[in-house]
Amino acid sequence: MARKKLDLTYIASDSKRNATYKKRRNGLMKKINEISTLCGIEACAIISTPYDLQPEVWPSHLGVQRVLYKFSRMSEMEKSKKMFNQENFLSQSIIKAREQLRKLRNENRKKEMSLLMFQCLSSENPSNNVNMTNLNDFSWMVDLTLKEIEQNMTKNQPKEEGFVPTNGGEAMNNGENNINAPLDSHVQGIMQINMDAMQKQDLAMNSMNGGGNLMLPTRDFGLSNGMVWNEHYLH
Amino acid sequence: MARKKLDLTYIASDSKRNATYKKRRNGLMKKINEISTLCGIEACAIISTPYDLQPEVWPSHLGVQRVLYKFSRMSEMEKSKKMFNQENFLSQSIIKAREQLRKLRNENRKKEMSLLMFQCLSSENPSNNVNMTNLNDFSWMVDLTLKEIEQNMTKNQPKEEGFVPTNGGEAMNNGENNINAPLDSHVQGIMQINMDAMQKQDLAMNSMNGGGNLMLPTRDFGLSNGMVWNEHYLH
DNA sequence: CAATCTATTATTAGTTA
DNA sequence: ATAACTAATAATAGATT
Repeated sequence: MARKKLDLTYIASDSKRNATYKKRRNGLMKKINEISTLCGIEACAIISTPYDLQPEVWPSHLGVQRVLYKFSRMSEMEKSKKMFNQENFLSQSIIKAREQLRKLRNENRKKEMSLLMFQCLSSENPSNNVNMTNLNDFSWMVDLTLKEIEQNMTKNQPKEEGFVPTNGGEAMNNGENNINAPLDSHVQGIMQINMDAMQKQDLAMNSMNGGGNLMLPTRDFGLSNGMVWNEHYLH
Repeated sequence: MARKKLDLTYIASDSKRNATYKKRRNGLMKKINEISTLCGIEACAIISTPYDLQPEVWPSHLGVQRVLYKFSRMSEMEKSKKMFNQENFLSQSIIKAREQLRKLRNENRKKEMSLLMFQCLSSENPSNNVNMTNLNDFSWMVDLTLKEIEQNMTKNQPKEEGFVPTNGGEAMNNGENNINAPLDSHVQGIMQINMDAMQKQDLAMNSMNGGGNLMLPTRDFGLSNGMVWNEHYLH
């Protein structure tokens, strides 16, 4: 956006492309922070370079996972909708697979979270917690777990919506299967907590360095490292 | 970025916040497109408003899933690395949980993919494939599966990497725990069937309109008609 | 509320150190 | 290659329609 009028094509030169990448990545991350604060929403970005399997994520790794959790719920929802509309076209085995998938995913998520908690708690050296960049992520996990426990204790008769699972309804009883339900208090609580926490943090950080372009310590994805799976990139 | 010097705080007014949100979202999406083209990388963004469970994603839903796939692999890798470094600090139960997690996640991914394939193939009405926005995404899945199948056929002695599980090696023996392990025959079967059909479709579609970046009829995430799911945003 | 239209700030390509 | 600088383009807040 300077000097020349920017031709929007792939930059052939390695060094130039790399420089542009870093500059623009910074700009992008800043923009994401800005839209989050200004509009009170959660946003994340993931950039994957061909030089490394590991994409660069923003905000923290866990911040992305938090947004991703919602994304995965969206996938579920759209799958359900589609599934419902096309019921006639789908074989029984697909329906079964879907239920299984949902069940597994649910278990998965729980296991991931408790594992992550374990890892964080069991690491003596703070530098091992490179991904724990944001304490809010941690509190989010804790909150979520607490809410789940609460929910579990107070909910005796979850109302049923949607289709009836064929595996005896086990998946339905935990309340995760009900996709079209209004925001349950569980999720609502999480969101509210996050918003408050994020705004606080934002405030704190803004006052720390004038609201500028602050960068967390992050690995550099430049030319120097990576090259794992796509070594023909540009060579 | 105009008139006033931009105070980076939450915009209280509903209408102003909404306007800002849309403008900046457009800017963000443009930036993401630009960095992708200029630097030859894949990038995605997810924005989730508190008003709806469903976040807004960019580029297509599946484009995000593709980037996410790498992200999930990153999680695997970092967890493994961390686990290895901290072995002394970790209890046996955590190690077991990790293995279980990996197993479930692996199954999960396979099921998700074949389910997605099924859904795509079984929908008669193209408008039901709202998420199939980009055929490139589709072919990516196909490529990925093909590679896995090839790998499975040529690899007879998968080398073992990482640590040895402590639960008697059961998880390792079924091949689920080894990230590089071949797919099991069950899933292979499903996938192979789907692949054939998909390749046919791919071919047909490519010949239909020049093999370029062809778009299926799709929901537009842009300003003019998007917002399908969050029309009550800010109201 | 949605589009247009500026004036102004923000971003950044190219350059230099 | 990393950082700072700067001129030039790009994004956009606020106003208008």
